[in-house]
Amino acid sequence: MFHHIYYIYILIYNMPTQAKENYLKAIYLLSRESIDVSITELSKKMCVSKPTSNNMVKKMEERGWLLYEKYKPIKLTTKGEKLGALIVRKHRLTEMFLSKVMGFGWEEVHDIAEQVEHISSIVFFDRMDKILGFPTLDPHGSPIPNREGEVLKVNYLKLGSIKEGQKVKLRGLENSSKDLLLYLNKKRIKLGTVLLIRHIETFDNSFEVLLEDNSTIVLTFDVCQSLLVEEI
Amino acid sequence: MFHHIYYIYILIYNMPTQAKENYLKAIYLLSRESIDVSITELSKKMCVSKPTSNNMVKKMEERGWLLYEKYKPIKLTTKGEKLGALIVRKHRLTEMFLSKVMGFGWEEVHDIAEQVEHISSIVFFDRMDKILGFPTLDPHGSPIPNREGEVLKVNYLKLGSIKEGQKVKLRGLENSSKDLLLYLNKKRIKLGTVLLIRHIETFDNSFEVLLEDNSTIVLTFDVCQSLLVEEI
DNA sequence: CATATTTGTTAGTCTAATCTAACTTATTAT
DNA sequence: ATAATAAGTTAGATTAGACTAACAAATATG
Ligand SMILES: [Mn+2]
Ligand SMILES: [Mn+2]
Ligand SMILES: [Mn+2]
Ligand SMILES: [Mn+2]
Repeated sequence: MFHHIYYIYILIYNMPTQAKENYLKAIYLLSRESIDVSITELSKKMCVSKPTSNNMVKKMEERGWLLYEKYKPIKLTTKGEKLGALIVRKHRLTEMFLSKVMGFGWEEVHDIAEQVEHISSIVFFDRMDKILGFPTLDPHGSPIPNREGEVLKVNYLKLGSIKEGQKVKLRGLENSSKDLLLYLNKKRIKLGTVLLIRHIETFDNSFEVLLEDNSTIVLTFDVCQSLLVEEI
Repeated sequence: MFHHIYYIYILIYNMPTQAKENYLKAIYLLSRESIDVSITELSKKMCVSKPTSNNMVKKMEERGWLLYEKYKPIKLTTKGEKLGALIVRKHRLTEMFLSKVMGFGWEEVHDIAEQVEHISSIVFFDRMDKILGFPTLDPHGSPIPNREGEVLKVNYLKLGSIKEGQKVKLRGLENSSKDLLLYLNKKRIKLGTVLLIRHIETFDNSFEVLLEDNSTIVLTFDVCQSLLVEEI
């Protein structure tokens, strides 16, 4: 008699809220940059207290999105991993749409996408995808997971690991902070920019780099570690 | 010493949450179709119980968005009216963007806009506005409030009040329910469609209407009351 | 190894937004 | 004018998501 209501209840119960979507995404992203995801790391990423994320992690385990044992690191289940990837997909598709269709700079898109990623309409993102011609990378060079939540493995090198005399192309960023993006704008560096390592200063590890317009710029080692490049 | 924190606190406190934005919009829309907005009307529009909206209305009064006395109708303040109008602005700009830029049908846009309207980025909507060429009407013919929350007064007639023999153009809809929109799609009627009232059946008040392609259709009086037209 | 530090957990509190049950006030109909 | 009905309110409970204070477990350090 009330089977329908029961199933609708289960459906709604299993839908992540906006907060839980942000946690899922954070855990997903943390787990692909470090082996172990701890409560402390998650708290930092989410800007919440440790009891808050501890509590949230317990609730997410109940929903079958992750495995958790006291004092042990957090592991996403297959279901949780897919959910996380699909939120990242929505985030990065949005960034691409904002950049390519709406004309926003790569330093403007993240904050808007942070909100748009929670829109539940599937057709909305599918339409973005279609209009963009099914892109595989976002405006910062990060891969866009496909509809199944699978990610293309990209294998770029940090500029910091490149030897003197080598020529490389900028392909991605290790961190896409607004500050870094604005700095790169100022230096006229964007995805695809060709960089020739003219000289590496042994004293402070700074890189003297020749651009295609024959201008030379100096980048600190820190900045170099944030730039993902491909040798050409 | 802590003045900054205090001001940030006040700022955040005065930001409407997503729920409160929906209430503001509901009250705003109700107050422009009826003189008095009651708790019961609001509860129905919001699909919540009467104690829920009663309680919410009290909180909104504290924030200075409306005036409320027990057992009396709800009146938006100038501030509340503007806030409400600006949410409607975001909603209708979004609908227009979804329709004109992303290619969605007029029956698809409302549900998506219901979520997008809560995005807080001002530049996001300003960019939509610019890309669309600063439209004044949404895909259903409803006016888009300007950045100050002011609305262009439109003065259309219900098709139901038009006399036999008259020629009119569809300009808007009294209600934009998905069912009505799908029905109009099926009858190939859209905004701008020219309709000639061939005959009004006295028995049931149904309208026999001639379209520009010389086909004739019959519309019930109910449907005619939902169509806002301009005589030509 | 013992202690200090970091990490994680528990317990208890708070606010926003919702509900139901029970009651009161206002309106409508006889 | 009274009774019936509708509208509005109060009280009390619940859930999600956050916090702090206090304590416990694990890890690092001298
Ligand atoms: Mn981003
Ligand atoms: Mn987000
Ligand atoms: Mn709408
Ligand atoms: Mn909404």
